[in-house]
Amino acid sequence: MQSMNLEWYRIFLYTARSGSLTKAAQQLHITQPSVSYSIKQLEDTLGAKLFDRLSKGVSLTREGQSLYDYVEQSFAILDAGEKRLQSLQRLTAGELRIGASGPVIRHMLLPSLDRFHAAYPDVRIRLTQGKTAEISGKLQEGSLDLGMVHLPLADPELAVRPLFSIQDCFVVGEAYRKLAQAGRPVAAIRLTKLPLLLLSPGSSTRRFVEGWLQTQGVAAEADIELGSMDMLVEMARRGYGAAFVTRAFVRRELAGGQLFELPLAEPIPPRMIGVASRKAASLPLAAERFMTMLAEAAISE
Amino acid sequence: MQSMNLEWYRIFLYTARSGSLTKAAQQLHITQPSVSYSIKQLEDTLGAKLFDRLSKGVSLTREGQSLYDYVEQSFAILDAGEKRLQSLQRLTAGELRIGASGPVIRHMLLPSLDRFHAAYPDVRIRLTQGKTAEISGKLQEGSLDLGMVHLPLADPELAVRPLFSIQDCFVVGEAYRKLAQAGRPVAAIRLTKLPLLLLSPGSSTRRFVEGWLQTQGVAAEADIELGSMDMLVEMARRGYGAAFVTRAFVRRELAGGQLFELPLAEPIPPRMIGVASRKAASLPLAAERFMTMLAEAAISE
DNA sequence: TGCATGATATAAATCCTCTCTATGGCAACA
DNA sequence: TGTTGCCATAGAGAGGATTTATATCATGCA
Repeated sequence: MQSMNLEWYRIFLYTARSGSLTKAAQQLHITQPSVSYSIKQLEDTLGAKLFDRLSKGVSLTREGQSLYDYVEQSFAILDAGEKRLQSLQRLTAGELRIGASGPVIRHMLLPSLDRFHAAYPDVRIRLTQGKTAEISGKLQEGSLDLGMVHLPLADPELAVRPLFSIQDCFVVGEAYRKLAQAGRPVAAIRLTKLPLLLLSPGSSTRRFVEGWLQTQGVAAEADIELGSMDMLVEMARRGYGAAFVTRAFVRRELAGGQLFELPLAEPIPPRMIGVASRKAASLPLAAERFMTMLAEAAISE
Repeated sequence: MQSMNLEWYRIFLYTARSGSLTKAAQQLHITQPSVSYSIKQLEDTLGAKLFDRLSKGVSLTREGQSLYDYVEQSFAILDAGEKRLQSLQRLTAGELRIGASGPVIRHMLLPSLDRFHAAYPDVRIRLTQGKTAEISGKLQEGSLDLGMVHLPLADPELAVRPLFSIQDCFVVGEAYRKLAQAGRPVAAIRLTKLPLLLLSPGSSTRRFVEGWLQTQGVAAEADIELGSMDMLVEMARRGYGAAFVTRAFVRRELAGGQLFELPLAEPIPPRMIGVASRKAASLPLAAERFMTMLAEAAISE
């Protein structure tokens, strides 16, 4: 008599509550002798008499009462744990920790995030803004579930799924309108004659444009460096030069005639935005579900 | 997949702690496939993936982590409960609730209680003084484990075990010395010529002496009524009359010549003191043990 | 008393679940 | 590419829990 079977405690609990082996058996959907047997096992294992057998049911001994207080608490906590788990499963609890860069948040994340939040309002959303490098760092250390990053991302610890294709371009304001609407494509070398408005060094967009210019045999030199695309656009509009931005980001301004895209002799290759997560850990259900939503949004685009 | 086996949680706990099925298996003295099987059962039953299987062991998923916090607490409480129970079993915890009347406490309870307390200093002793009627009431309502009472006790709910035999007597002080030492036994009728010092009405000793006097054809009439035997003895010593007391209670005074026992024509029948407990509930271990000690003391007397 | 009732205990057979052994698969590492 | 260290799977087997049937005991009632 030494190996413990925790099921005995459940039977003990039901028996103590109902004060009857027979009733406990009914509630547990087993037979009365089975309950009798289990209680006996438990008593023998613990070396203590837990119930007094009366003519009309059973009642806890003092020792049994002492044990009962603990067992009841213990099971209450276990039940709470299972409830909590079910909540997480049904997405009526939990959190979604996601990171992305500013422009990506506004143009690619928000639409899906709105849908997700509407569908699962009880899931807490933690949104972090940052550059691709920062995002991937937080993914690795496990403080983010998902991150939207610029591809390619060479990190063996992260799994990446491509989602959206984005197209970059150079835009200018009224001041350089003629250049944009001359009808002739602008060669890369001629771009350098213009003041260039670029994102600050360190961003993957900056690295991308520098790389592209280099393949065109041109050394990039930024005249104005800004941290956010919003600001770039604003400066371009005011005629400070040509800003390198995502086309989708300035769609309204292009349509409204406040900005003009420079036609290029050599097209800028499209870039991909993807969603990354840590390979090692499986995704929390909330993140899993959100990724599905993102993928749906990407397809329908 | 629906019936729950709580053993799975234990295995879950060990696995989560060690981060390895293999290590958990070693600690639990079972094989690795057995752990693998149990975890799978638990996951299927809960409908949630609890561990990520890595190349180097396993690690909790977010859901698993959430569950773990609860399971750990739950088991800690259960362990505490088992520890507490073992303490009660070893009498390194618990309490002994006992009741008796004043004289009984001093002369019959204390010697055994001293031994008990020396043997089990961690058992809290709750001692209640009261008349037999009060004691038996508290026994029935369950607020006492044991009660030392005067026999016979006619209560179907209480189990009684006779222990000590006591002998009552009438004692007088110096003032009535001649009566005590005249060599002639004193008849009951002559007792009433003396001032009688009796315990207050309501005590079983008072009932007993009244009953005895009545069998002798004498109407008892107390000249002095006091609540405690100590006081009776004191008054008798000062010559106020004849006090009805337990002989063992005045052994020292009789030996020292401060009190004198009246020889009676008709002997007072001995009374029995017993220990009573509720029939329905079994005794707590502490009470059980103490009763053994009481019985030993009674035999060796 | 004697009988019916309602509770737990016991016995023996059965069934099922868990455990084991053996083996496969997979990733990391040298 | 072989080796090592993990976990998963398959199949067989054992042992314990469950069931059915029955005993036992206390209680209440005629």
